[in-house]
Amino acid sequence: MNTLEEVNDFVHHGHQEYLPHVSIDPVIFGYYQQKLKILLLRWKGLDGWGLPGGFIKRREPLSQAAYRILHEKTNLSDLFLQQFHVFGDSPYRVQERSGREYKEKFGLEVEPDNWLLERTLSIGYFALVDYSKVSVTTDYFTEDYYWFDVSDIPPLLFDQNETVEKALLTLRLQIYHQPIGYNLLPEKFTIPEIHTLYETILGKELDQRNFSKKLIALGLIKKLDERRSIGAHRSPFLYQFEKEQYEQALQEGIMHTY
Amino acid sequence: MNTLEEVNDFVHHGHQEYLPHVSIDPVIFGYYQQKLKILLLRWKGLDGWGLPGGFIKRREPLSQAAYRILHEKTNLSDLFLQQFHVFGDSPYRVQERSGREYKEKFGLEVEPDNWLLERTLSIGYFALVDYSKVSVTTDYFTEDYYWFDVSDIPPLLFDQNETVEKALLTLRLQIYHQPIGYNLLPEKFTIPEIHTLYETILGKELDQRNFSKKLIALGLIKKLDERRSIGAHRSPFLYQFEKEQYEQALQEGIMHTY
DNA sequence: AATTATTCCGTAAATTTTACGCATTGTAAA
DNA sequence: TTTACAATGCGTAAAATTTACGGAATAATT
Repeated sequence: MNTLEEVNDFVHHGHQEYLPHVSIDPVIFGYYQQKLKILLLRWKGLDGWGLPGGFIKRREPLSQAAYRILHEKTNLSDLFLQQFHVFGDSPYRVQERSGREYKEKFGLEVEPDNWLLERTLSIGYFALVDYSKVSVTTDYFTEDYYWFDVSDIPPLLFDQNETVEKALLTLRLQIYHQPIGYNLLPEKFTIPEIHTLYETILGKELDQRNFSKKLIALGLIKKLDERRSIGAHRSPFLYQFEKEQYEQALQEGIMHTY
Repeated sequence: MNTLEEVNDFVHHGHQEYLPHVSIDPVIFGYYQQKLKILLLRWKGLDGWGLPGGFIKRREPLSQAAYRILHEKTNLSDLFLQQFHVFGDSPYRVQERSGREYKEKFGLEVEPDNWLLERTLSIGYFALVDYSKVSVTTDYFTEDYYWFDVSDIPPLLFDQNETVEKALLTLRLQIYHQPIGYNLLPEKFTIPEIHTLYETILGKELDQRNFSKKLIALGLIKKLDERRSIGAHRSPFLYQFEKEQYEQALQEGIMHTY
């Protein structure tokens, strides 16, 4: 959706292709320089940051819609994606951003009963992606994008701050029962790297010795015969996820602390 | 909705009052005679059992809609209610039950583009209720109701068997992190009662001595000075939930096994 | 060659979970 | 009335897991 013509078609006829009243709003987590980041888009004219959301096509399975939207924005196909909550306790959140803005910012005439101005429930997804592999695609509505540190999220459009908070909470709870990291780290990683990742996500210190002991005992990672040459000091060994064990743990869950 | 006139109005004008494309489908758990039960309704004419679902009013917060629907069906106001998943991977599930049936069973003419025949996402909720306090309200669409044992659920309409399975799975996972029982048991209960409840939900045996030790150690229940006179044998003491501790555990979660 | 920062192996203490033994109590059967 | 039985309820010991931490080894820097 890059030309004004396409946008105009979307605004006035989008409800024929997409299901109205429901949007998908993904919180995309990436990990970079030992910080947990979230991808946000700046909406043109709205003077605000928001999640890279989208709509469900009328004959498209829900989970497929979520993957499509993620793929459109990040050009990634290998990612962890999970639904976590439906937000719909503020029925008026979209109307408030009235049709006036469409006219002022885009010069578009929008009827008061336009589908985009109606009440919309928001299905929250969270995604874990390899930061280095993401190439963000922007469109007509999108002015800019930026990876924000989770500890430094700006005020977001509508009630999306709540969405981000709940996504983070869900991620932190989930890390106790499911392995996390496959989609946040490069294929080969060092113990200090995955250790810092977990500390970052959980926001607390974890004893490195016990942590690696645990991961190896669970059979989730295996040591390789290579080392990573970091700038100074001793080269740490590289590790890799045991794909099978990892998948199994994703399915069955694990019961433990780190 | 008890008269044909009301039903006719709902079918033809319901989309003015309710949000189309989204339904709320609650899985209502009750506990009776040491069995975990689910409340299902038999839909008139459709020859099938289904969840007691409903729609969201256009200006009604989502969570309020869920409470309203539960209240309408069970006449309960004190219950545990939680959203757990949105189902929408079978886009055609409603269309299949075409408008023909409305005509055959109810004598209603339904246009092919009627809102009730369009694709509908289903927001799954699960509720825990005190079986003995429920009085089921049926309406024009509802022929019968029955509390089914969870181990004996019949084939349900649409893909609601998946909904029930996921609800049960969620309940079983959740019981490890949150106290459960306040809404499933009477106010005062015995150790054997709550013990059997947990065994029933988890579907496995739990050492009674360690189980009660745990609950008391967590400060979740307190012993009363009364006993319950069961038919035979020694009268067991009654216990009660510590409301404050219980609420706190609901908020913060507990990390343990039983 | 000495210094320093970091990796990484191992062990001991503390805590938690699990497994049961058995006295107690109240009803039912003999 | 006595005996038998079934279920409650308390306590303790063994097993397993988690937590804490000492210190050797390594590799770049000075």
